[in-house]
Amino acid sequence: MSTVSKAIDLLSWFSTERAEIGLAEFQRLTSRDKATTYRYLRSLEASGLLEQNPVTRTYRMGPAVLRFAHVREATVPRRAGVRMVLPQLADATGELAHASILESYTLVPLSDHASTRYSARVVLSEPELPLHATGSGLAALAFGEPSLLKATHRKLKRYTNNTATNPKELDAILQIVRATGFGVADQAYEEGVYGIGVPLFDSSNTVAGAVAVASVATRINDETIAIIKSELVAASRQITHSWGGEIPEALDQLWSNTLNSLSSDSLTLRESIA
Amino acid sequence: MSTVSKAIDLLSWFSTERAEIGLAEFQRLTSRDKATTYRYLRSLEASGLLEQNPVTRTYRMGPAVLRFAHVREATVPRRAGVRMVLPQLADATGELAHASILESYTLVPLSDHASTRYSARVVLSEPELPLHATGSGLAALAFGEPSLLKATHRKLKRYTNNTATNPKELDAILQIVRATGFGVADQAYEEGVYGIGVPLFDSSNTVAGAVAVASVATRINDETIAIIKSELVAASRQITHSWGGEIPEALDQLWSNTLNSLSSDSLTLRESIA
DNA sequence: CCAAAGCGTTTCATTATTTGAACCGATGTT
DNA sequence: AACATCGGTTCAAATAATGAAACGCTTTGG
Repeated sequence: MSTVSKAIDLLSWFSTERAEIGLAEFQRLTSRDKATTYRYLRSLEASGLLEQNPVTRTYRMGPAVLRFAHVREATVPRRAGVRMVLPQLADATGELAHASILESYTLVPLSDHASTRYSARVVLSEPELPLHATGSGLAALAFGEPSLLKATHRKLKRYTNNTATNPKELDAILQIVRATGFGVADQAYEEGVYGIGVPLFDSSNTVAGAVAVASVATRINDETIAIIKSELVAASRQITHSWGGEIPEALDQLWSNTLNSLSSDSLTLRESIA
Repeated sequence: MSTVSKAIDLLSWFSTERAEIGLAEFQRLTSRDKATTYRYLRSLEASGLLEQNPVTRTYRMGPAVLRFAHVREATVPRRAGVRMVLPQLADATGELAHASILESYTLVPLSDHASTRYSARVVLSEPELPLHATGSGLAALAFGEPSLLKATHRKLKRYTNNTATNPKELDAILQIVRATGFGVADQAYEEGVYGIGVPLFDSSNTVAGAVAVASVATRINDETIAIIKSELVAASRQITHSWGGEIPEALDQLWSNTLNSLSSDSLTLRESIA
């Protein structure tokens, strides 16, 4: 590992909870030599990535990160982080992968990618996704701000027989989404379309969008669901990372558990076939 | 100079104009060895400060900077102090209010707020504000560190016919700014935009940023200028206070005098109308 | 169509920088 | 008054950074 990397890794110890860190605390956190750590800190300070509180002598994030973040925001649109991921998601699942961004109570499609595996495909032409009737929407509702749910309660339009149109029904569904980590819309928006979605987070660490796979309902079975879920988790982790966010600890754990049990399930499935 | 600093300095070559930089271009920019530069870039990429475009092989700002900026804002909440003030400033003037922070020789936009009074509005899309051609910049130059002015002298880019492009010209303008307490850019950056700015101070009691009103030039007259100036002074006092700084005695006095004469002016104006 | 130039990347002997145990002085703490 | 902890410094030994050269690949130009 290069000196540069080791030094920069010090930055990762800062968080909103641990905003200022002194030399001694760094030494304890990193269990690395004090003099070395000290020189790293001074280098980072010289570059503006850190700054030192002149009275407490502790270090905190420096002003340079704002400049860099500004350049990033101005030059790398959210779409770019999504485009890197959707083709893989679509190809691995054989279905339509799409990502959307949460803009004040509505989910606006950002980009999508259709697999060429089957000739029967789902196409996405909607200008905005209903929160209560799509996999993406349910994921956003379940893990987003409570105000989002509140605003949605007032406009539960019916699209199909499977659409949840009253608040109680919706809340029951969201309980399941929160327990599983996946928003599932089984033909709740459009007949014949089965959607599974997961939330996306940005640097504010709140839900900033969703990524989902929309499948032709007749192709859905336990095995395809397992593949879709595992690919969705990977996609969400990647996109969230590129947006400067982090998957909340609890959700990440939930997903890990689900994926483990899924892989063991598909193992028994394969065994039972054999 | 430490290896760490040399590596991190590569980040400063990125800007909104130069969003992606390849190895060869870096080599030319830094006139440093190719292999060394290459290893720096890889280290920065490994830390997430950079990311590589997989097709063009060029590098751009990485997602980590967003996370770091979020921590910085949580640690040193500059945005919060500004957001409290900008709506009032925009609404009272009917124009675009914006604030920026000074980060090593550049003014980085922090937040802005547009009034809804008129349909013709100034929009702020600039990634960074030139110091010699904007109200904010002139305010920062006039009341900031001399080294800031020195650095600016070397890059006086022309934007319009009104841009001051030689040091003497700029110094003359700054004399006026220092005498009045207001940085005025009459279509010096963009045709049709009239900007007035004042400096902001933080706990170090040096210029830490600027707050400004950008108006549609045709709407500008003595009365609107009087309103803008008085609102700007109030805004700067509030933001500076929330940043833990103080307006320098001399400047505060200057503003008080100006506001008094302005209100008497507008009094005589109203009297002359009556 | 081949040659040349440009690109990112790897190699390896030389060299310079990093490393860390020990130390220092200041500031609390028992 | 002894002790612990803090940020910061020193210096010989060790290790990681360095850069010329070469490599394979793509693009460009004649």
